[in-house]
Amino acid sequence: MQSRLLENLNPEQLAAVTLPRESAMILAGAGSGKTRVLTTRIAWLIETRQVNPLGLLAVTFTNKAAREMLTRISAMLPINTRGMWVGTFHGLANRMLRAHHRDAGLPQTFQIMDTADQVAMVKRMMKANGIDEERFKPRDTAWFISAQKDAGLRPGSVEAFDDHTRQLVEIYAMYEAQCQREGVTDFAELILRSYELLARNEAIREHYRARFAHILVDEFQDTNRLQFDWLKLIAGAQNAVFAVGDDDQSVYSFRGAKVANMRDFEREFNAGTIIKLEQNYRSHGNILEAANVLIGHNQQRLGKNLWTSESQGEPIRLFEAQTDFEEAQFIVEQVRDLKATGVPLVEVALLYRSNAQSRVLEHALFSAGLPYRVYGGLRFFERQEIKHALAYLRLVANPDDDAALLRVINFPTRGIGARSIEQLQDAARAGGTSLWQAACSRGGSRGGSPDAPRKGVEGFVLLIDRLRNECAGITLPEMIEAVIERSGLRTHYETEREGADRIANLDELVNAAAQFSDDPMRMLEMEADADSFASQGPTALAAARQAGATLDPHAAEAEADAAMLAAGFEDMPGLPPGDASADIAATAGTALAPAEPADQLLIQFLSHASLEAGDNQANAGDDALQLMTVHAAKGLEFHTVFASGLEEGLFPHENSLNDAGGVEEERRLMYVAVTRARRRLYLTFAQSRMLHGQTRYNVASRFLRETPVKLLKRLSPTYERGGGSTSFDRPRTPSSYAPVQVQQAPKIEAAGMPFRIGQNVRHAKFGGGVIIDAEGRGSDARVQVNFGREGVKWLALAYAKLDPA
DNA sequence: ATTAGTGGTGTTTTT
DNA sequence: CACCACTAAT
Repeated sequence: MQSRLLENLNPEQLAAVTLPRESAMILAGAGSGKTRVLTTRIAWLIETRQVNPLGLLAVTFTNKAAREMLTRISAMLPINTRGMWVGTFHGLANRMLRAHHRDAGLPQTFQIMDTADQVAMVKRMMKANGIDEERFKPRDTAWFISAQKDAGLRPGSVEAFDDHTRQLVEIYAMYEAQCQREGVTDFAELILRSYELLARNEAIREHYRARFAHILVDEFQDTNRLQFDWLKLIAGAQNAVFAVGDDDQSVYSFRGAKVANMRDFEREFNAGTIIKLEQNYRSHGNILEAANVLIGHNQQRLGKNLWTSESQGEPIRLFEAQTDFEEAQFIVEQVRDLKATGVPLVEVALLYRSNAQSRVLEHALFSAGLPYRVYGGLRFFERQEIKHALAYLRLVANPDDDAALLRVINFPTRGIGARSIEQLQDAARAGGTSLWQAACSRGGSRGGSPDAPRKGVEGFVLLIDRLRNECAGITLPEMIEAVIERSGLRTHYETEREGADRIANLDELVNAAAQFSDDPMRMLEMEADADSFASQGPTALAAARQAGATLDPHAAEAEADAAMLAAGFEDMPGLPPGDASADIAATAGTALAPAEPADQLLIQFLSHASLEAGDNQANAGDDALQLMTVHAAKGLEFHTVFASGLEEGLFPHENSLNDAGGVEEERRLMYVAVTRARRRLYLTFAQSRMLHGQTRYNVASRFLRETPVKLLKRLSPTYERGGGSTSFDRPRTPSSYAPVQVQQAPKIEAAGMPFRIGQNVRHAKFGGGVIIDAEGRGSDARVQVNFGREGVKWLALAYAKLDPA
């Protein structure tokens, strides 16, 4: 069948899209149409009846990518994508664990902690066991635990060769036991549990293997060890894994991603084919060449060179500012010009290495009255008022959730202080129960303890009990409404002076829940999953069909979709053999049934809140400048990109210089930044920058020097400084770029000192450097100079021959 | 129980 | 600088 889907694909893309059913690796460079290939392949497989829509599994890393994929599939095929297993590793693992919670050893209502909850839990464990928080920082310990899980290791399997590690493992074990008691998981746990479930339960494993004939993985270079193994397990020997990735864009090794997985893939998945997509459809020639040269400095590469049929386009604009403030001013000016020439601000991105850098930029933009949007701050579901409301909901769903209980037992305050909580914790530990159970028995028959602490706890227990009763039989938005009112959250924030935003957010939460409830896909997903496995028949399809007809507000459309889904797919992989139409009577409702639908919805909503933290700012539709970290920009593209703060120590970040491969990863990150631009690219840096409350003097990033001069156009400040070259112009001895150590604020010094702090100088032996401090005067005058790789040195001006650079 | 004030500490990137 | 944990005072 010659499909319209295949039109306008280049030969490599076409080859990738139409590969036979076998494992393959697609090395897809930036802007080479990776997502298009992935989605077109899915559409092609379905359209040509090689697979049922339910017979494929597509995995991404971000929710955004998953949504994008679903949207594009919907646009290509006249099917509804509901019920399809397209999502993030975490989302799909969660889905699997919900469907098989008993086999996975989890309560049906298990909750997912975010990173903050996780750290708090570790901290509690350490406190309870008298572990020194100085020697074992809760944050680091939580990090350690996640890293072990990402490597697929339970406490028993971690090799510990020193006392410190042994202690960490011990905490890990306690943490794990506590999670189990409370019925909570963390991000890594989702995947590890899912992996173990598949590994141990043959029936379940075979079920999924029989179902997912085609497995497609996006951003394969970001997979960690556990995800790699998870894929291997679910693929088995039969199924085809279509992996798309770009080793040059691997920027998540700090959280366990292994680029080596791309190499190993070929061997461990018996990949027959490797296809390289090297034609770039995004950027003009100069930008692409800069990117190619830059990434060429990396040794560890699979090898790939992007090309474009586009013209060279504009030169890359380089701007050196004296201060971060000046850098921001420059960007403001340029953005104004761009806006005046008609470039929409949403098409302009302002990128930086670390979040802390956004502050100055925001300030300048705000003063200039330019609209902007910052990505990556505090997100919706991470706001404290939202977390409080969710904690109440979690207690309604599962009162044994200690973390939730601790969060709100005294918020709003109801007279339960540290002392009362301690008593509860003692009682819980003694009885081996949850805090909730301890609280209940305390308020109950045993009246041993004095009244004072009891009263508050009793009131709290009453409140939660009442809430739970009230929540039975009402809709999800109503539940949240009830929680906000009954708990006193609304009243509390009404009396707080800065509470208006908080109230608005709480109302927004009710909104979000309403939207979530109205989304029929959620319900269908869940029911289809439970059903398809429970009856070992093709009832997923029946359920989808049945529920689609009854729940979807656009019933006619849904019917058409269901018919489309059903037509001709009976013999395709994706469903265990059987007759789809025969089993329609097994409806979603009857098959699932163990809990109230509204409860199910609540559980789903809470998962949703954990897995998808939500966008951070409301006004998404406006035409605003886009501010984000380079990490956050991965996968996006813009007409114009500003890559700012290109300084040694910042980008590459000083922390990366110690660990092996650190600089190469930073360079890949720079590569990502550069390849986001379609038409225009600005590279900016500042000689001095306010960071952590101190002024630091930096030299230009090595990545700037790795950019060919012929591609660059230098822009000067409007008020040109008197002559003199700058840190960028220093001779290109590769040894002279190293992180800058800590600096002190400039001492405004003395006449007679021929040098200023922040000035660039040359030394015959040490090369170029920046003056970072000075003291004394006249013949005693000394300056401290940062020579990059050569180190930071104090030099007496009377002896050392320093020239202005 | 809550508040204000102090001091110490860190701070890359995030599903 | 900004966030915390802890202390002292109300």
